[in-house]
Amino acid sequence: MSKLLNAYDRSRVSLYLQVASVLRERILSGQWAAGEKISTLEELENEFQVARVTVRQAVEVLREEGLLQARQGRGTFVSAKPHDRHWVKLATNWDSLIDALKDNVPRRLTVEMTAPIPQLEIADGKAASSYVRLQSVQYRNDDPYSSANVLLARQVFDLDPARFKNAAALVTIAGLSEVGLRDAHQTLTIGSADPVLADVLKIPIGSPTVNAHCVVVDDNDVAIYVGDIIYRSDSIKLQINLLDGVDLSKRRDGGKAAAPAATRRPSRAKLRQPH
Amino acid sequence: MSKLLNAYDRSRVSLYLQVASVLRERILSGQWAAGEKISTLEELENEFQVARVTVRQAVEVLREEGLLQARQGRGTFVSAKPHDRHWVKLATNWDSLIDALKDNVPRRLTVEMTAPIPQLEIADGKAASSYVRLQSVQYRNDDPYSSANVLLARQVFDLDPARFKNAAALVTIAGLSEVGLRDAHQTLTIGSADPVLADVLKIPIGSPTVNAHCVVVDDNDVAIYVGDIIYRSDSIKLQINLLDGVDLSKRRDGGKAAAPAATRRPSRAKLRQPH
DNA sequence: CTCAATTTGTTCGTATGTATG
DNA sequence: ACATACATACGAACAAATTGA
Repeated sequence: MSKLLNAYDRSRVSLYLQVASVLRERILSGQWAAGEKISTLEELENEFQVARVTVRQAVEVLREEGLLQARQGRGTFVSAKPHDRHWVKLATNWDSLIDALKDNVPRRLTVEMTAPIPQLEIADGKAASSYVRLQSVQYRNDDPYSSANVLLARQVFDLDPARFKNAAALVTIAGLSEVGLRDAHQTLTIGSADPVLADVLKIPIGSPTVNAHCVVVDDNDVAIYVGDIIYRSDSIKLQINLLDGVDLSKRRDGGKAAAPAATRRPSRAKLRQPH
Repeated sequence: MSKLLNAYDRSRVSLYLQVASVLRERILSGQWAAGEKISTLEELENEFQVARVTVRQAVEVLREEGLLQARQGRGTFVSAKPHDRHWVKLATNWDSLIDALKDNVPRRLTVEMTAPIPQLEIADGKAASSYVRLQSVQYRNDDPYSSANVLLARQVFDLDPARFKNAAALVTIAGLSEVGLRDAHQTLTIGSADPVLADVLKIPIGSPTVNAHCVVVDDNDVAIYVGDIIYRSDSIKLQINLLDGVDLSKRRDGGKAAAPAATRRPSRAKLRQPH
């Protein structure tokens, strides 16, 4: 199995941890159902091309995590699904995002008026003259699932400081009639937890995170909200309806034919009514 | 720093690898700019509360990766940005998805006519009577970035077998006038690479992956396409326009007021014209 | 130019963890 | 369970290169 050896070589992580993470994935993905008897140590030994003791170490790790139960003479079994992972569904459009945040009460909210650093932007809106920094941690059932680090334009913060200090900033923005929106977009990438974040989210250092970089631009082309929200990767799920906003009856044109804009999707710019 | 020790305890990975992953993140995220001198070994030693040799091991890892350059007597420096990571942008709607896939030529495409397993569904469409399994790997500049494992309804496959064997299945479906679509959605989660996948995508076993579960339902409510596409997490970027399909002029109603369906977004069901 | 301060590089001894057969 | 080999981690000391006073 030179393939296997090559793959092992790519990682410096201990063999038994690599084996453990493969077994863990098989359990969490449902490939091995709850209550099911998994392969024998000998089979795993052959599959992964490692010593018997190494497989046992891997099984021991998962036993401590409560995912496996080994019984002498009988075999190793998948424990009854420990806790259906409570997925946080990441919103993919403004309305559902605001709806989802509405009931969310951020904890440990800190506000820095003093040293707001104007963030460098990448061709999405001009920077405001000064920003306020908001930091918070989001919980669900006492379990932290994300950490937010938001730069909010000072001029917007001053519209309702009390509310910005106690509720999700985006919800507050959505409720401000003085603010018109031109653009709001989010970029998701995968990152890795540093010690501070690992401590806040109760995850291992270096474990994967989902990093959302969210920018909201007002109708003056100013980036009024620049947020970096970091989620635990094991509690986040993203659902995307691919056909949202697509006119199916036009489908056979291959998406090339220019249908009237109004029937395809509302044009984004300058839609806001004057007040 | 009991905080730090707690965080270390959560992971069984070698200390020097944990430190290395933190330093790596600081470089890749731009927190430490290219050419910049990073903290001295002594400072890192204090920050991470580890022995000098351990910090050196971490630096050595990043030196081998080409991210750092250490020079005796002077310090340790961030190498000139090695290679702007070529991000693959994940599409978030049907048209852009088809557009993105159009030019994509999957390699190592294998087709299994024989043993197509009807997949269990989760309340999204009925299963077809039989499926064909398509497996492929996607490349960009000779670097693999995703692996696709698709179940395609046999009845759909038979409409144009030759094309399904050589092009992305979704593009082929989009081009088939016989097929009407009722729904297409995608669910993204974070997973971990098993040995087979690690070998295909050239990543370490256990390293994070982005798993896309994509289901396409036709106008008979049959799931004609059930795809699992697994991406390398370090080459994937997801951009979401939050205001797509949102009528900004109605924003102040809090998204509750029912605007006429046509102005908000096309209703999804039964949009297909008869043929 | 020398000296001292700074910073990376190397080595030793010891203890524990990992992996094999 | 054992014997063996190698990796990891610590603390401490020392060596070598660089810099600026």
